[in-house]
Amino acid sequence: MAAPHQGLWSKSALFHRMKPEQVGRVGSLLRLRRAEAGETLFREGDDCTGFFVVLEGAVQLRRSGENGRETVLSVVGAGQSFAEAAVFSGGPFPAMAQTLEPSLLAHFPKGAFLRMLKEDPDLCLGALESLASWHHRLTFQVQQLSQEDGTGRLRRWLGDQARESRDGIVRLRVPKKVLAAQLGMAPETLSRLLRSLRDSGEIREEGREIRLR
Amino acid sequence: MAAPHQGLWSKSALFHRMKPEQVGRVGSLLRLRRAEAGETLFREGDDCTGFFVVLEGAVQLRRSGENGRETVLSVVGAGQSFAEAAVFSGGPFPAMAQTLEPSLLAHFPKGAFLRMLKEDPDLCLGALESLASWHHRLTFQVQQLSQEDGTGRLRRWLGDQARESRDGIVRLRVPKKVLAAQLGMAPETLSRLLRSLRDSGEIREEGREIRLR
DNA sequence: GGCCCGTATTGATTTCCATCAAGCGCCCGG
DNA sequence: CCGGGCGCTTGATGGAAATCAATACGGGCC
Repeated sequence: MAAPHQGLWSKSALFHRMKPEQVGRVGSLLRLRRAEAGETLFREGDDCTGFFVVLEGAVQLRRSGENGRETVLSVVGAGQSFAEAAVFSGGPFPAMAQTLEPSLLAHFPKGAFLRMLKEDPDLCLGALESLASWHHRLTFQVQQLSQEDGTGRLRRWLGDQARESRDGIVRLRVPKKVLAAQLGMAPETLSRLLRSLRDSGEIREEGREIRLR
Repeated sequence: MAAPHQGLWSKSALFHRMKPEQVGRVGSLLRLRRAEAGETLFREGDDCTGFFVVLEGAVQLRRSGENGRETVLSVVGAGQSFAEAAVFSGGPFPAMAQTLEPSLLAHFPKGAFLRMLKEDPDLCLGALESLASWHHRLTFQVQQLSQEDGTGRLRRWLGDQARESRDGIVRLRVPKKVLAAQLGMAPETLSRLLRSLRDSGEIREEGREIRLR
């Protein structure tokens, strides 16, 4: 089978250490899936069918508590994988995944992937690295939620984004309500915090772009 | 080499799938370490020397922000492992570890363990499972912190503990200030929340034991 | 263009929680 | 036996953010 978009998924943490020949074998497992904005890939509690790598677009991982409120655990973009943990834990998906934009995804089916994993220690190490990186992000998020206030979390998020975009301009890829959920606050609060940063001159908003100094 | 306490560490998520012969080989890597209460095993930023399994006692994993405040990421007890993620990520320890009680630990040195990992797919799968379980716990914690208030978090913690102890009685193994930090609140708040649960008859405190209904 | 619906903002109010401050019980060491 | 430190509790206060409610904005669609 041809391996379209291989350049993209093969650079994700899971695969980036692998030799071309191994990449080829893994690539034969993958199935491409195109999804429009707002499409649900799987729900909390669904049987785990495998994991995904985002090739284009963005996906939102959400979990809802019994009170009905929802938390955005993460927004994953191009080159990142998600739901690996569900594959290795053996349980069902622990959260729901929904596209935020029209997206292109690589889906690696669970059974075949696990079988290949047993044969290929490099692949294993890649998977471990990928999970370890999730671990990093999550512990960081826990720390932030419990010891930084809303302004602090927003500031840090802006800083991180700006550093990634490399030109000091943050482009909002998601509705603000989603960002609010991701930062663990109500949408109204986000609105107010942005306003106060604007008033103090820390940022400058232009449509869906935020310029900071 | 003899393998003291093998019964204990070999049941942790990392190793529980392994065959006796494999357990034996891994066991030859391990070094036992005894620590008294309050001893620091490693600090945030230290070079990662390997990971640990708690055989007896309890260990607290903390991280401090630049503001000096500290978050307790987790309290790990007998049979649980910690710092695996640091081993696989290749970076330094991302948090500090300190014993809460006199403890006995099994330490698996990083280099040797990684080498063995490459040879042994089962061990790999165990490691993946272990990380996936951390992933679970952490996402759960994130969700809780962002959508449940203090009372909710305390109630859930009590419920979880009671379910584990199997007799509806929760025995506090750590100072209340540590528990507070773990739940992401000030010690004073924990005190007040416990009081209000006591007043409403939900719980009954007797020294370091809490009985709930 | 005008309508409509979902998103975003702003305001008023309330709730929750951190903080500051003081007092209490307890254990350990002198 | 007494003093001091530490852990825990309680009170008072301020501030941050959730909630409720109303309105403004904006983009798609007819």
